[in-house]
Amino acid sequence: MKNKALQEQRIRGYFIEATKEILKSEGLKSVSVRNIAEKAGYSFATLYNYFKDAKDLVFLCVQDFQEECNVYVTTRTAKAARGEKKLRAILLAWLEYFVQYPGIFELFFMEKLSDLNKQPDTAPMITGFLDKLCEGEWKYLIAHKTVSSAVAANKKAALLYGLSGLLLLYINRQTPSGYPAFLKAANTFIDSQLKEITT
Amino acid sequence: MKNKALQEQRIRGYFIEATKEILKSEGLKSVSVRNIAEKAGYSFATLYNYFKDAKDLVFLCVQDFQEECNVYVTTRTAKAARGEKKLRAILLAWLEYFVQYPGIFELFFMEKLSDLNKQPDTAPMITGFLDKLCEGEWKYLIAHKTVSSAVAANKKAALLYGLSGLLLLYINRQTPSGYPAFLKAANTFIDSQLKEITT
DNA sequence: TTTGAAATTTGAACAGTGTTCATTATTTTT
DNA sequence: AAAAATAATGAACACTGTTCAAATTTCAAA
Repeated sequence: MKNKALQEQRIRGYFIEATKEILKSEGLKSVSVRNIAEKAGYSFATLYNYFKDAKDLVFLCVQDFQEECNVYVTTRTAKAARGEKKLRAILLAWLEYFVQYPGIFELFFMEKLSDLNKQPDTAPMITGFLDKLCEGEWKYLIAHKTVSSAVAANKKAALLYGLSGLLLLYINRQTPSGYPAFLKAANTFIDSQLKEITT
Repeated sequence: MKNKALQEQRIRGYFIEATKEILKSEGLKSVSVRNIAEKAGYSFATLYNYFKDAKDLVFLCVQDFQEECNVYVTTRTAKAARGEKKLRAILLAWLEYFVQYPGIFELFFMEKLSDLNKQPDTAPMITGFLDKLCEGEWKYLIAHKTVSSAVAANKKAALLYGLSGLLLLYINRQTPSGYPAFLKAANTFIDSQLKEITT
């Protein structure tokens, strides 16, 4: 009887959906066992029948948000010219997504991982996500001899560090202050990292 | 009668010292009103006679930790040759300090600021701190015409973003995994940012 | 359909948080 | 020494997470 498994998966889905809603609207601070359960339509105690704890649940949202971000970025960069132009567009769209949903940035980069975390190793999934989004363009640039793969590796890392840090400071420390200043800083940083690539 | 003010300042100091101890050893997660008060030798309720709340208290530690970090960096970079060499040493020592005290990194970069925060604007104090540490060397490099002040401004920002992001990923997401890999990543990033400066 | 066992859902209970405030204790002034 | 001002405190309340025995529901067998 697979009905059992199906129903169980559905209920898990209700909890995950509730958690995602809270994360996107109120942010991580409002994620509580009782909060999630109420939105899911169950008692808080029921959550423990399906998940180890709320932290477990929260990290199960990462995949869904990455897919959402992937769609966000892909649709917004579809018409950009391949190569450097599109790479820049992807980076900016990635930033935009987290500025729009700071709670998701919190989850991805700030929430402490539980000691023995999920089966799909969450940390590499998160840190590798930007690379995955940019993968195609880097391959394109390397194939067209615009950059060597060694230089590309360095630039990938520099962009990940720099843009994560920029988001961290903007979201948590209001630096730069105001979205226009943030965008300017982002563009300046990306310019400086990609300047040797400009054909 | 200024005895009153002196004694009051002393008691505030006990609370601040207790908070600093907890932050350095157990980290932000262990900072609680009752925890701090016990270490300070007072009841938890007394804390509210001297501070708005524990968050207030926690951000009052920032200045002290910055001074400590300043000493840490200064002593470790005293004998470096002025200019690019010393700049690199400062950046690495700054990273080292936060790797050694991840709880302080948490406080500086991850803890949410209370809505109406301190009189000394905490956010700019934190985001401007690395620049302050490097100020002398950038001035030196600019004076010796190694870089223009415009380029220097860009590089300062890029280093702040990149190194903050690197720390964030290393401390929270084990990426890179292991201190040697972290150091390698840090050096590679710094190299790429300073490469045009090398004389 | 009724019964009974297995599975699921649940709220009570406990130990932790932060915060307020009336009561107690101390210090200072008279 | 008595009175007034000041400071310290614990009880109380509303939240957290978590466990577990009890209540409820499900469902196959009679």
